[in-house]
Amino acid sequence: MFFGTYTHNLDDAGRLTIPSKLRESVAEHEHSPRLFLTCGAERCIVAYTQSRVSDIMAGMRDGSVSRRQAREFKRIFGGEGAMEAWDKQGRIMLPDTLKAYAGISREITIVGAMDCFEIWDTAAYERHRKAARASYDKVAGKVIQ
Amino acid sequence: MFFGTYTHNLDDAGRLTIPSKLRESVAEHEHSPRLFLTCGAERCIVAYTQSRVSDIMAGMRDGSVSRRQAREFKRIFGGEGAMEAWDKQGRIMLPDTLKAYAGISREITIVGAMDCFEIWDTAAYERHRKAARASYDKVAGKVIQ
DNA sequence: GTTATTTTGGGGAATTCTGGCAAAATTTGA
DNA sequence: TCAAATTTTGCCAGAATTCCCCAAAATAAC
Repeated sequence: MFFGTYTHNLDDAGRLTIPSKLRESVAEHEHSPRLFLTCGAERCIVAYTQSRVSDIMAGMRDGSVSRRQAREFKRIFGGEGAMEAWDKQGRIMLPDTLKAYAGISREITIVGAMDCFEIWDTAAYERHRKAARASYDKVAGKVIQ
Repeated sequence: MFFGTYTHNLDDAGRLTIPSKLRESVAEHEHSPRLFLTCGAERCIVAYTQSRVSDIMAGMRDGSVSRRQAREFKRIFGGEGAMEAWDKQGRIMLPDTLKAYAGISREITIVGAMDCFEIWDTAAYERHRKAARASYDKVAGKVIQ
């Protein structure tokens, strides 16, 4: 599980240090720790563990989407995505396409969201968060009895 | 189950000693005792056990909230949150974002609230309690036959 | 084949985090 | 009421993290 919000900077080569706590969370459950990065729903980059990706692929076969839809999904999910291992200093390269999609330049906010974590441009996340925070209590009321 | 009200102070590194009775309550049911801290409804920090968090996550899949709402919920719940184990002296770190949200500086009031406990700024809790006490009897009349 | 340019790896400083000792305070029991 | 046990807290030192910078290696361009 992934928790917490972290602000980091890209170095001048465009690398991002993954927060050590998130690396630990991945390493806890994965034999050879890797991250799958792809495009997220609200203009951010999502990072999944390998096993989460397997689950997503398996879940697609439950009949909720057509074969055609599944093919299209896999093209974007896989095509825009990248499976990356971090180096000895805990850094990964963010693919340029994903950086452009998420509007990332240098200042990054990393958000733990339970089953995945998200990589945002800091300014974009602050705007988003302000709006999302307003409706949080209402949703929380439904989810937490 | 969590009961009682306790007043503690943060140390200069921002750590809080969890009252020993509450630690016992967690340890009673959890194999490796940890607390999940996140933002509560009335400007306080809530602490849940791991198993309570699992239940909340599972409950989210019952269709009462949309996928979009679920994502936004996980961003705030997880992103503002932290899963912490206490150290040998029974202390945990309170994330800065949560301290700011709850208006916490140094003096803390910890309130056992059955399925969770809450961490308040002492002054804020005293104000809140005074107001909430007034409506207690009315609600209690409905709840307790 | 040589020169630019990009990619990869790592050293080391500043800062933050973590762990533990021991004093103070509180609770418990006699 | 007093002593013993437990809990809380202030303080300090060692460890870890991140980030900036530079060097080596690989790749591309001329």
